[in-house]
Amino acid sequence: MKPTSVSIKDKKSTPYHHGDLRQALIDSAIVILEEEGFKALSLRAVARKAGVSQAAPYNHFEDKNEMLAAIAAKGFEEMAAAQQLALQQSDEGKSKLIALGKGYVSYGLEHPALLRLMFGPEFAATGQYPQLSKVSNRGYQQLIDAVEEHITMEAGDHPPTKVGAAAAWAMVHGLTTLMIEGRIDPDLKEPEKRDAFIEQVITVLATGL
Amino acid sequence: MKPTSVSIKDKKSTPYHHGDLRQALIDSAIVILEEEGFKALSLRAVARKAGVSQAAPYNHFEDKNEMLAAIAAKGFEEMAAAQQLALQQSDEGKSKLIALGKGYVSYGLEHPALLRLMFGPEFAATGQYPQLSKVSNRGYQQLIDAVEEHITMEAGDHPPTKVGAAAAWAMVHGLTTLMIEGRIDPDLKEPEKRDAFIEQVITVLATGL
DNA sequence: TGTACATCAGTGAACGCGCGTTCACTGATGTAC
DNA sequence: TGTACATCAGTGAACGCGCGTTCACTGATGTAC
Repeated sequence: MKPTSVSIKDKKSTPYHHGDLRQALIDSAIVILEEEGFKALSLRAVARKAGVSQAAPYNHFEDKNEMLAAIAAKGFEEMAAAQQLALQQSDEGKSKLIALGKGYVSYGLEHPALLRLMFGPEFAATGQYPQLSKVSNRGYQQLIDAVEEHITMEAGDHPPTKVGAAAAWAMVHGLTTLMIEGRIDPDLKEPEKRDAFIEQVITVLATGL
Repeated sequence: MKPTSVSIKDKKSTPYHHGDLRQALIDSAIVILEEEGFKALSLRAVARKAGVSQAAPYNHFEDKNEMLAAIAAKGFEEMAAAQQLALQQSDEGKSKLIALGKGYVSYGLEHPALLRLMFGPEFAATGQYPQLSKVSNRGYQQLIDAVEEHITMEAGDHPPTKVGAAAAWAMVHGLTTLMIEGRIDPDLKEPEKRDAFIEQVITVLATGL
C-alpha cells in the first residue's frame, strides 16, 4: 500500500485533487448515456455524476463538444475490443465475418445511446477530432480484412473489396440500429436466439460475397 | 378561382385564421430539419418559421412529442412514396429489391435529419403513436414483398423470409445511415456513380438470398 | 338579410428550468534553495 | 529538513439564453332565429 496513493473509493477522504478526473468524467458520461439517454447528457450532469463542480470539466476539456468526442472515442475503442474478443472466442471453422458481426451487434445492443453518439451527426467525418477519426477506423479495418480473407478463400466471381466491405459494414450496422430501435425482431430477447438470428442474417451477406 | 379560398402566398393579407396550420407546421419543421438539423427543431422555432406565435401550435398538437410524431409520420409516407416511384421507374428485368433500395437510400440522403428523427429513440417501437406505427411499416412491407418475390423466382436453398427481410432492411438502412455520416464512400458525390455503387452493394445482398 | 352569440384558432406576456460558459477565488501539490 | 512560492485543479456564484408550457385575452367564423 503506497501511502501516497489516492483512495477513490473512500468517500470520506475525497481529495481536493481527483487523480484522473478526465477518465472519471468519460466513465460517468457513459453511465448517463446508458441509464438516461443522450438527451440527459449535459456537461453539468456529467460533473454531478462524477461528484465534482460544474466548472471542473473545463480543466480537462475545451468545451462540451470535445468531451463528447472523447466519449465517442472511448466507445470506438471498446467496440473494437469487443469485436476482437468475439473473434478470439469464435470457432475456428466459421467465417471471421460472423464473429466480428456478432461482436459489433452485441456491443451496440449493450450501449445503444453511446452507439448513437458515435455515429451521430456531431462528428460526421469532419476530421475535426483527429484522435476520434483514427480510433473510429479500427473496427472498420477489422471488417475489411475479414471480407478480403473471405473473398480470397473462395473461388468464383466476387465484388470488389470496396463494395464487399461497404456491404458488410452496412449490414452489420443497420442490423444493430434496427434491433436497438426494436424494429427488427422484437421477440428475440434471449441472447442465444438472438445470436443465432444474427448469424443467419450475416450468413446471407457472406453467401453473397 | 374561388373567392373564399385563403391566399397563403400573399403576405399582406395574412388571415387571422391560417387555413391549415397543422400541415404548415409540419412542413416548416421538415425545412428546419433539413437546413439546421435536429437540435434546432424546437416548437418555438417551428412556430417562428410558420409565421405564427409560439403558443399557436398547441391548438394542433398536445405537446412537442406529438408534433415530432406527426413529422416522422410524414417522413415515412414520403419515403414509401419515393420507393414506390423508384419501383415504377425501374427496368423490368432487374430485381425489385434494387429499385426499392435505391429509393430508400436516395430519400435518406436527401433528408438525413428527418431520417434520424424517424428512426430515432423518440418513437422506438413504443406503439405510443398508433398512426405513426401504422405508416412506418408500409415501407418495410414493400421490402418484404420484394424479398419474397425474389426468393420464389430462384431455385435452390434460401433463408427464411424473416431472415431475408431483416437482411435486406438492415443492408439498405445501414448503407443509408453510413453514407449520411460520410463513413462510406466519401468520394461518391455524383448521383450516377452513387447509384451504381448502391446497386453493387444491394446486388451482394440479392446474391446471398 | 340582420343580429346575437357560441366556438374556434389565434396572440403576447409570463413562468420556471437547465443549460454552457466565465470568473475570481482557493486549497493542494511540486520545486528551488 | 524547512520554507517561499509558482502552478495546478478544484469551487461556487453568476451571466445570458432558449426552451416547453400555461394563461387570460381577442379577433374571426359559423349558426340559430
